[in-house]
Amino acid sequence: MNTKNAPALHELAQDFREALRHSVYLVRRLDADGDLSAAQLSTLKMLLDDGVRVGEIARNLGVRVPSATEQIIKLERAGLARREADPDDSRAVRVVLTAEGRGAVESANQRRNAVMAGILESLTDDDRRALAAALPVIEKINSTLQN
Amino acid sequence: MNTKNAPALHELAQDFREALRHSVYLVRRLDADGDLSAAQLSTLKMLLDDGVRVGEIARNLGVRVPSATEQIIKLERAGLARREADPDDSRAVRVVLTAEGRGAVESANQRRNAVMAGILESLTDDDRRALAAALPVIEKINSTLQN
DNA sequence: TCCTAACTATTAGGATACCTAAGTATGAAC
DNA sequence: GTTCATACTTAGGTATCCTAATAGTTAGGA
Repeated sequence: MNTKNAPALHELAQDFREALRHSVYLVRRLDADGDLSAAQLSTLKMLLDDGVRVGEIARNLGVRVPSATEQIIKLERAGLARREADPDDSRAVRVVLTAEGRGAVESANQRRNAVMAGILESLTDDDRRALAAALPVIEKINSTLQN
Repeated sequence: MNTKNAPALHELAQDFREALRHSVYLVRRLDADGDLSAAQLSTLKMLLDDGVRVGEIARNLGVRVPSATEQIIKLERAGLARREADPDDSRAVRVVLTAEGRGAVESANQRRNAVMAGILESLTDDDRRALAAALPVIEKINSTLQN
């Protein structure tokens, strides 16, 4: 892999920023599709680990607690999630998926993945390899921001 | 580079989608900083080529024309852009940057790049190479969506 | 020529998702 | 047991996007 010099930091930063900015359109395309908004799907996905606190959800999504509450209330009204008392701490609320919510995550994921797969179809094998190699790096970057 | 098999399309699609979804937080971090919102900076950047039509801006940003108009009006009120009659077509409007607008793009870019560089600082050389190799692929993907 | 259809942009009205600030209830520390 | 911190909700406001309706301009065919 060490066949090229590592790129200069400030250039890489600028190019990566551009790429992310341009990807806004791609993300919109993926989310335009379904019956579940991007924010709601993200929130639902947090619940795949059962019994998550509101504050935890907010922190993982990178939003403030009231925004998380708002989404959860919507999901609850849609019958996709349920709020339960935390047995250990009466201040806290544990949010769980309903069966319907689990199905909604599943199908929304599949639909979006299909759209993305259609978009990536035209990539060459080299392109795919290059993209796949970068994804763990991007996840590494993102994971450093989680606090 | 051909040392691994190319990843399966549907897995790559899913992983890339995850990576983009997780990057929302990173993008928010970059944009939280400045005095110029993400939407406004994106719109301003479109104007670096002088005399761009409203419809062209909208198309390039991947939004509808009224949304572009809205941003342009804000930028105009802030003294960063100016709308001018198109000499060739009286229906059309050409939007141009003011000197102040040009400065604003410059400084907003620099600030965001500095934040991003700080975040990327901890990457290894291999990480940087992998990321840099994927950026043209991502741009290729994005460019296929521009219509 | 003139009429119609297509195009360009704006205005109006509404939805979503985020924010801060303030309020309620519970827990923990002394 | 008072006080401070924590967990969540409620209230109010802002930014960005959308669709539908409107006004003005251009272009093409009868």
